[in-house]
Amino acid sequence: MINITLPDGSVRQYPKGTTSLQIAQSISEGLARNVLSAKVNGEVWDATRPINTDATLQLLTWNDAEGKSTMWHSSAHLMAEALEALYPGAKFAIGPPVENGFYYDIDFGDKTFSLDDVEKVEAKMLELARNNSEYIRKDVSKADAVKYFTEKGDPYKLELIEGLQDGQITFYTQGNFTDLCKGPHIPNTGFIKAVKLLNVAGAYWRGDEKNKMLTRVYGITFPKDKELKEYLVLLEEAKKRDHRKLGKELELFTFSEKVGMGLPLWLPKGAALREKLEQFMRKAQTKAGYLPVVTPHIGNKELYVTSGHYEKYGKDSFQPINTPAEGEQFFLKPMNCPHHCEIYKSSPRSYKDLPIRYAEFGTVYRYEQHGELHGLTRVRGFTQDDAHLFCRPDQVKEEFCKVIDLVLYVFNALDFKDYTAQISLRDPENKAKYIGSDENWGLAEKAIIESAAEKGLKTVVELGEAAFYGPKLDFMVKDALGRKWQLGTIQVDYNLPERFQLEYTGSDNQKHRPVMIHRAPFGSLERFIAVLIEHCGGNFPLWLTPDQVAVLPISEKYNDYAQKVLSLLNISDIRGLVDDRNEKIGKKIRDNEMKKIPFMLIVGEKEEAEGKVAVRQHGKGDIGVMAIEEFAKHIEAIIENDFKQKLN
RNA sequence: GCCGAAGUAGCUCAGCUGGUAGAGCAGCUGAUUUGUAAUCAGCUGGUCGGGGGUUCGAGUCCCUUCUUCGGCUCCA
Repeated sequence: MINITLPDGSVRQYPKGTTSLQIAQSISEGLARNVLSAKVNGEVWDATRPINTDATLQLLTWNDAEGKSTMWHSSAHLMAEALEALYPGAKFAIGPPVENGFYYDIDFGDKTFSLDDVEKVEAKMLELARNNSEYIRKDVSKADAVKYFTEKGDPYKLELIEGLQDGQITFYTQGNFTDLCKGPHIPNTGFIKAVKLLNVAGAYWRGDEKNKMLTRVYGITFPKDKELKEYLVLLEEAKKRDHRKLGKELELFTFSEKVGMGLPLWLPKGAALREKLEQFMRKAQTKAGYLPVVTPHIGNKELYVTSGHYEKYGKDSFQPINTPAEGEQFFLKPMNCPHHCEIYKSSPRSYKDLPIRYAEFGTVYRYEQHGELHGLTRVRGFTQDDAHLFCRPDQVKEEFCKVIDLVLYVFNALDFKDYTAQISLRDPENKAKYIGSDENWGLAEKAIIESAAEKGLKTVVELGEAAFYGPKLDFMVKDALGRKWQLGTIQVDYNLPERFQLEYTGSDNQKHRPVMIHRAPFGSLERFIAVLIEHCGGNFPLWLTPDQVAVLPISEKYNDYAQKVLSLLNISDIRGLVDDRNEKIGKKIRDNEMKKIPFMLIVGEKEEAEGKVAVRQHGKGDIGVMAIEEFAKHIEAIIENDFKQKLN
């Protein structure tokens, strides 16, 4: 007998070789019907795999992330089975579960596979699923594994097997499909009741662009048709929050082929929003001791040779601008730091001056690959809320922690709760990609890890994600469709001060090298606003929104009064517009409601006579009549309260 | 840059197997002077992304190019 410890701490005894599924059955039939896999001693196993030792057991269902993951992994196999049946000769690479569903990378040979083809694959998958085929696990020797896939003619699987150790290779078979796989899988295909193949894309084999491009088919499955429908509705909702769509609808920004791809044009309302964010940041930075500086949009080639950017990105950036007479070369600035280094150098510095914090909303230009451009999140010209802190080595940690505070202040103010703090370190396998000494990298990485720990941030570590001159602490946020974007970033840099020969005179009257911290809480205004739009679905916080109120006269007779109302509100720093179109009030309400303007003030005969406004709140409707001043106070109170709540 | 898809009026979209463009909204003009999510009528507006080709004839078929979308690679 073996002892099985369940999550509630209870211990049950079963014969050796009992499966998780049988244990589930011994608890309840209903539970057994829903078990997808099980966590045995912390490892996710097939529910049908015999347990031979004492173990802790957690049964996994659709309600567990790992249960879903098992289901989706099995779904990838099912899709492969369907594809193999429909496209004989297709070769399979890898097919893992992902956050929302699964994919399989497939080599279709000469055939092209597009989204038009997915319907019949979905149908085939459902047909195969109804067979309730069991997923059967089998240990295979390396030689047998190689033999199987050699006969099948699948070079990708053979390459994968090469990297595996004999004795650790397993196959899974369901129906007519056998795959190299370590599992685990759901008991049988019958759990898969609803299938949707979402998109088809290219993906390089093993993620290397030198390799062949395979066809990646993304899909998702559900145990109930209803859940699929709900998911599709959710996707539709997310698409409505897409910043590219809302940016157009709310007249925030646009692009023009003539100006150039990836170069956003800010419309008045978008520019107003941007300006508010800039003001907010300027205020916060002034309080934190930053000094504003301004630098030009181009810089001499020598500047970037010194900084190392030329060597690293020279060929892959916008090509130089040549002067007509002197033959000098200038680059569009890809970063502000070299310019700021030169500002630091403009005057001798004493240890008493440090830290010096130079801040600039600096617009930079980077040549991004054509296929990578994406709305406002990936552009070729953007403005960073950049700053560079020059400090003594003993000040690094304190300054870094203060910057973390600032980033969190900004995120809180804008209700960005769902972020990941990512410590981006260099790839230890590929140090040639980076500049600077091991010693300096060590110091910088240590400073980041310690500061993040000191601030109690929950962090994930990503190797190979560092900047070429130093490690980073990045704040990652997801967009409406779940794509991750880097917003805020803080970087410790020992290298640029060396390259630029930055110095300060210490209390010992000797020259010392300062340490630089690069930081941008928003990251880029463009990307930040993109994510902000998607987070609030275009319903911006009252303090930020381009138009806070729309004054709607009942008829043209009250246009003058409406103007007067707006002027009075303007005095209290409330911004908005008068909708004096010759339309009925219902139409005006509808239109302004769709423009997501937070407050509508309806004014007619009664209001004019009493000097009041009838207030209608976006999404809520009529909230009553107020005096103009009362309404102004109401708005101010909301804004103040909002900040108080979020920033304590 | 790579794989796949798409590009028709300012916006959202229709246009079957090739027969010389259509709707709603927006805009303009007029009527109406309106009380909480679309007042009515009329009008304007498109070298169907650009270029080339096949054809008597191309929005529709072919080639090429640009841009956009979904991914991959990259991302200071």
